[in-house]
Amino acid sequence: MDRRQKKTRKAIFEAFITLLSTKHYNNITVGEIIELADVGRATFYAHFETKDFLLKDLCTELFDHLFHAENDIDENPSNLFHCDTKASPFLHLFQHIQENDNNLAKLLSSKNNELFFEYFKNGVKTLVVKHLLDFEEKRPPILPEDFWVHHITSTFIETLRWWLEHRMDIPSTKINEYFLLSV
Amino acid sequence: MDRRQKKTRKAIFEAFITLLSTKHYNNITVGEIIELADVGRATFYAHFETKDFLLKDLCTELFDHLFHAENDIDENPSNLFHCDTKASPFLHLFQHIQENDNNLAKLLSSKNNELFFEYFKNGVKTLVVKHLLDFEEKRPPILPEDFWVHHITSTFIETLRWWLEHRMDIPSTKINEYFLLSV
DNA sequence: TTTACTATCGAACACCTTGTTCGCTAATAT
DNA sequence: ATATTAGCGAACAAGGTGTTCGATAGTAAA
Repeated sequence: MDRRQKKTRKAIFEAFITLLSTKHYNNITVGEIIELADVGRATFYAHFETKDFLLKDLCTELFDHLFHAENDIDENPSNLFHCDTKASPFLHLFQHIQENDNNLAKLLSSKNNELFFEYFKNGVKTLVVKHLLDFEEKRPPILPEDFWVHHITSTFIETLRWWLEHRMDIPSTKINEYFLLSV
Repeated sequence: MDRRQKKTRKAIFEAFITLLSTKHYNNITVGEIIELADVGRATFYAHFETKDFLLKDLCTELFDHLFHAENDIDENPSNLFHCDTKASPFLHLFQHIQENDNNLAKLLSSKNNELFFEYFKNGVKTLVVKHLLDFEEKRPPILPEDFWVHHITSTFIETLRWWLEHRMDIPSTKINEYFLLSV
């Protein structure tokens, strides 16, 4: 990829993230983005069809990175995280977010958090399905499997939301414990 | 209130609800609303400052009605619902929604459901706080109270969301059971 | 270094949406 | 019957969107 393209793309993403952390998505204009990113209007539209596509591309970049890291760990059985506890991938997610990789914590705490939680949820659900057996002992027999998956996924998401609302001021190990106790 | 005002207000709400059930909120224009409601542009703005205020007013109307009905029941100890089971107010909510009062089920199932869930959540949370003791026996002692409230509230919301996604094709008594088992 | 390519610039453009204004008409309350 | 008030509809300025185009300058490959 052309060095110019990479620079432009990065500048736009960064400007967008900066704006997202202070303003609501709906009130951000393309004009503001290109001014902060310092790129021409035509250049913006050469990279992204619309503001919505910019958001989508940003989410893809953020979450693909996050969940691919997760999968790499899973596929390597010698990894510490994998062997320590059954539910470790969730702890791992909490840790990643706390480290604020790619401004994830910032974005998930912003006024626009719903935008990102929506995308985030899909990745979490996949993870839940993969580790479903770890929760089997807790499952009331009446509950249908897809209800159960939905419940675990949203319990994780909502635990994370609570944690972020409280500025992550308890350790990731503890919030992971809360999560496991809640399910 | 002037009969003309009531008519206009109703026409706008109805047009808005119709549009909301097929299009995304962001893509609905004031032009479309007034065309469908068959009122003048100036009239629209005489009633609502902006489209956002229209949404807010609609939510207030919908949920105030719903949760006031809930409170009336609670304050009347001779009421069936109140006496049958401890967690009955939640069953009552499921029932109200299933009956599609005020198009609630329609709106909560639409592409715009996040908009309404946001408002809805506040009412549910109040209800949870009021009936917190009913869940006390299930609460792991480690969990802080506000975490616990948040957990019960979101479990209800997510149970409802699952139910709506499945077109409410199981009885309200059963979904209420699922909810109580999940917490 | 030279050459061919292509990303960016920036200004101009048509189009759409928003929210306001104003004079006129018609419904309403008392 | 009369004063009041809501609605109409056309026109308007302001501001955002997405496109176009010729000129400029950075880049990759020979």
